[in-house]
Amino acid sequence: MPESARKIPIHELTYERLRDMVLFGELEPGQPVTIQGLIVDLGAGMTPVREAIRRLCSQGALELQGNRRICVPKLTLEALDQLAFARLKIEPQLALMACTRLNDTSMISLQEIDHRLDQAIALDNVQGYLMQNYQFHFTLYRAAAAPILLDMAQSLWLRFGPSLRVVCGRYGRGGLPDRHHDVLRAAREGDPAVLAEAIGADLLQGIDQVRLALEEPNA
Amino acid sequence: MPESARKIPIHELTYERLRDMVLFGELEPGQPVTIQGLIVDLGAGMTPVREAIRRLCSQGALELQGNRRICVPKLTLEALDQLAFARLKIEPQLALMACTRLNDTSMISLQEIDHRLDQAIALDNVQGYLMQNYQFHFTLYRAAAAPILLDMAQSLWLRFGPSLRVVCGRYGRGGLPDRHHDVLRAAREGDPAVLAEAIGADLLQGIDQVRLALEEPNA
DNA sequence: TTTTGGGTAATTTGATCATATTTTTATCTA
DNA sequence: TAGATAAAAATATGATCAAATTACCCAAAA
Repeated sequence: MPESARKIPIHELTYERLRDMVLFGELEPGQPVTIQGLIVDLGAGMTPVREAIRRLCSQGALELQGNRRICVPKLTLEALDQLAFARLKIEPQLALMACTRLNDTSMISLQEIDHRLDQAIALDNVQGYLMQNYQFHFTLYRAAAAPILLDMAQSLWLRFGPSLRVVCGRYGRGGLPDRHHDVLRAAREGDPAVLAEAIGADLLQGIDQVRLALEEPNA
Repeated sequence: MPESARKIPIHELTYERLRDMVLFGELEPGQPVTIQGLIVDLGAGMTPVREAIRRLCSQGALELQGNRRICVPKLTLEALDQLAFARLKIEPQLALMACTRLNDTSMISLQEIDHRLDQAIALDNVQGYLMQNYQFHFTLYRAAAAPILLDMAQSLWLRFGPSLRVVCGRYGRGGLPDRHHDVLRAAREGDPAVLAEAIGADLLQGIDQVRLALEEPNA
């Protein structure tokens, strides 16, 4: 048993498990989340599960329904507008700050992630696409060394995740231009403003896809 | 015993108590926060206290120090820059959205709060000033009916609160122009852009005060 | 007879606490 | 200074209580 893993408390592991379930679309919007259920599913005790849920609620990843019940929030058009506004302010700024700090190691990481992302698209692997897309953005954002803005971006993605999964599953994502290559090019050339612009364009593409889905009557 | 209060769970009350302690400067930056201590101080059980702490940690109001110890984070200059950026993007937008939704009731509330705020300043009541200042901003922001942006603003204030208290206590806040009157005037006239601008100016004033204090050597 | 409505019982789920275990910090001795 | 020991604090479990939902039954109306 590895020395490092032994130190991480269960409530932390439980949080990460549950967060990834929200982030990568294992939980659908509107789906109820029960403490008892998670105790069984994740094999954890009551306290760690409760703490993980509290953290995710305060990040907007889960929602308290007044009746003490918890569910994955459904994205409304109003919520989407707020998310779009905030993401387009915060995430390009993270990219801008990251630009001058990107070293060879992180550039290679980004390219590897982008490669795996293309593979996932080719194989129609929605889960893989979501995971690599997340890694791509946050590997870039982490380079900005701006933990507060990073936290905000994390919370925004948690609110966005479940709906993105539904959209991808419904429409696939063929025929759309790949903005990540623009992002990589700007990163290589080291132009912060262009990089920020490219990230903004990428975000907008995803946001518009979700908006399209939400505006349909058969939601 | 009132019927309504009976339903609020202890972990929620504990969260609100602790949040206000952070928000209104009862806890100093760097001050350690222990679970056992809060159990004694707040007279609550262990589980509610732990849940409240987890929530506040994920909002940036408290900080885990790796050693499983928790403290009120100290604001660094880098953190302040991130906070300044985010606040100046989010909060003027909330004001802008609120502007067209302000009704007579909320306008009266704002004026009453502003009056109490002036009283607190006149009496050199720092705690009262912080509370009324918070109420002023968030009474306005709540009118925007934008819960996601409101959550973000809440988290930003939680990160800002403890340091603002220290600054106010150290320097007082005399001689500075009162931006709230500009805010109220813009709100009365119903001009969203002007209101957003006024809020931005108010924020900047507070941010600059904190920056001044942080740049001093005797921090 | 079938369906609808109301109300009670059973079950599920959440909230809280008391307790045991583990980890970290502080103290003491060599 | 180093290592061992004691104290304090955090982590995690399970039990218990309270609240909410669901299931179910019976009666009344169509």
